[in-house]
Amino acid sequence: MADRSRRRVGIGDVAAKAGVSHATVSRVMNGNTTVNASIAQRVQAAAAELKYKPNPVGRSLALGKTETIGIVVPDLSNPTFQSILRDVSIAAARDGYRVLIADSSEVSSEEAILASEARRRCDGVVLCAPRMSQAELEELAPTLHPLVLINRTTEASSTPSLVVDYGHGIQKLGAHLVELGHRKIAYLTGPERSASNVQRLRGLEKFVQDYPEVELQVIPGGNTYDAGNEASDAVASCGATGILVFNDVAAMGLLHGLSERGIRVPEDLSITGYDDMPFARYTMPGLTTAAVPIAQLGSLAWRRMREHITQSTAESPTDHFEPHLEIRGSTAPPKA
Amino acid sequence: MADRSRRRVGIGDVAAKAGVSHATVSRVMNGNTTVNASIAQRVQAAAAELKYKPNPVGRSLALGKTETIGIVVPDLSNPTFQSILRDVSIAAARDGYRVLIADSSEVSSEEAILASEARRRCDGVVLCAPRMSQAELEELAPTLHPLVLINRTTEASSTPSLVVDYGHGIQKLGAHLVELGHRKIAYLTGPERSASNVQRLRGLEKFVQDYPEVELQVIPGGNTYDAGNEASDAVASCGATGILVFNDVAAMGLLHGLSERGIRVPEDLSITGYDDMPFARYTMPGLTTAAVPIAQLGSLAWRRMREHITQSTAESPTDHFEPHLEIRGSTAPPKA
DNA sequence: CTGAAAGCGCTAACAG
DNA sequence: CTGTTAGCGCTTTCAG
Repeated sequence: MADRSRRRVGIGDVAAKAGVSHATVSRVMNGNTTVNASIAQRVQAAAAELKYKPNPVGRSLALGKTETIGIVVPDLSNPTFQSILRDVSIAAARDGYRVLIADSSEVSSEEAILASEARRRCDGVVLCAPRMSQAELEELAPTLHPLVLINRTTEASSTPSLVVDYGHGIQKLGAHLVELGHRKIAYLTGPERSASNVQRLRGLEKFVQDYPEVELQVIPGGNTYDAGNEASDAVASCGATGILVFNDVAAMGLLHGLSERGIRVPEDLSITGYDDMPFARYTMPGLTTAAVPIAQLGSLAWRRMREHITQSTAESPTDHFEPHLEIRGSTAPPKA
Repeated sequence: MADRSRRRVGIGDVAAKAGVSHATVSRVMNGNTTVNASIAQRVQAAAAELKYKPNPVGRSLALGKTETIGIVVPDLSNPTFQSILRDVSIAAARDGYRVLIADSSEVSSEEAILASEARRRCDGVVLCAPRMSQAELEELAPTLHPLVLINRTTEASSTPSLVVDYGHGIQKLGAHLVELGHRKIAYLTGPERSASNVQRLRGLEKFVQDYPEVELQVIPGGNTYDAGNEASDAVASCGATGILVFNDVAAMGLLHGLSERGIRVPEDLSITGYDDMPFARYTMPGLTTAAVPIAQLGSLAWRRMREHITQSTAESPTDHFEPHLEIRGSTAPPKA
């Protein structure tokens, strides 16, 4: 029943056609040079004619490797993870590896399951900013090897980690405001329990130590446009001249809200964002922000993964990524 | 050498521990009810104790299926494809399937290779807006079965397709401007050779037939913020009162450029975008645009794929997706 | 240098 | 109901 074209050609078919054994075909397909040139050619010809390609599943079973890595992210609609996924994917592709994705939809209890599942069908897994507790992570990590962690670290030093230094980035933004002459500064927070919000707060503690002349206040906010927008009144009345906002999206909401209230940026108030999203440069005014070098992050994640796949003796450093300032129109000296 | 913990537990280990054969363990793991309850329990216990999970590669080889689908996209940094990827991925995950990604980096000659490669390790592939010629597509499609096409169709009707009706969307935007009272309208084009630009132009042909009173002109543009921005002068001096822009990003660039020239939107000029990107609602003013129902697209793509994986007799309809108007502040009646 | 045979880990007929 | 056996498609010793 039309199964003719459906049956896929296997190594046996080309072996038969070339009049050699399975083994020889296998050797030729793998570039084993110990095969007699004329035989090799005959095999190549047969393979080409039958359009034979080795079945990856059979290969994987025999070799014990799949040339595939898994990547589990908390939310594929988050631009940061999209970007990491993309960069890991193209870096891996350059080495002939494919990427299997798993989205935990921000439910932390799914992470371990997805990661383990992924690990069984892949040669390694990249765990992106897992939400699980440190204890769970410590327990899970060894079972996932080779594993590359992004934005988390483990005690057991066998796992390479790539972490973005969010705290340092916000210190730089604060310092930028100070240099412009600001002394009264406010931080509009992100989600309270968010790890990256906590890192920013830690960075700010350091910041006020470095600049004792600064008066810093903290205003509750969020990570959404609406959260920024709704904080407009609180921000407008807080007395600060420079506002560090959790991220670009919230900063845009704030920008919008301030503009509706007739407060001019940067003349009346300086605003900074965080992340340098694609549209941060296109707000009016353009948003001063801290850019995370995500492209490097993805390709380095793959590099670390490859090191651990190929040589299990590989080093397991923690790589730090330093956000850098992107100064645009939303910051200026305070009104005299 | 430390291989102790590395050796993964196989079906044999649990068979030994439970004092039964491989086959019985397999039956239990697959929920085969013909197994004696007490034996089944013994096996479950042994499996649990050893933390045994069936090896997916072995399973795949035996069953001839991988519970994985491939998706090949032209560019993973394009928000549209990110969104499709995400939605396909979560829909597939609900049925226990995983997604393997391949990014052709917009080089059309890679598409066939990546798709074929993906098809060999997966149970099916979703080909997203392939850039290859129609002839190539017609030749490739049958070899990829089960295949789901997005934004392309094939003659051979065995391939399910999902296409977004870009032409119809721009007709709706045009009609909206006409209803507001605009008669002189301009279309700021996208990339000249882009298929979706061509579809918009076709839609506009129909549009001017439907509204003979409209004077439509076409201005060369692009799909980037800068392209929109650079078209500001051409747009300002073209005499039209309503501008249909290729997409939201270019529309934002145009918005910015017009604002710098003191041209007010929508008082002096009405502007529409296309795509309804996340930030389209947050420009000042909010951008009237056409929204493509992408979430439905991704999950329907998976549904079609599943139908073809499970029953090869499945229907292969072409599903059409109709963009809908998202009316915001950037459009208004023209100046009297 | 090549072929025969064993096995990767699992499922599924087929007997018992 | 359970165990034995034969593969799935490939790689890789091991003889020859």
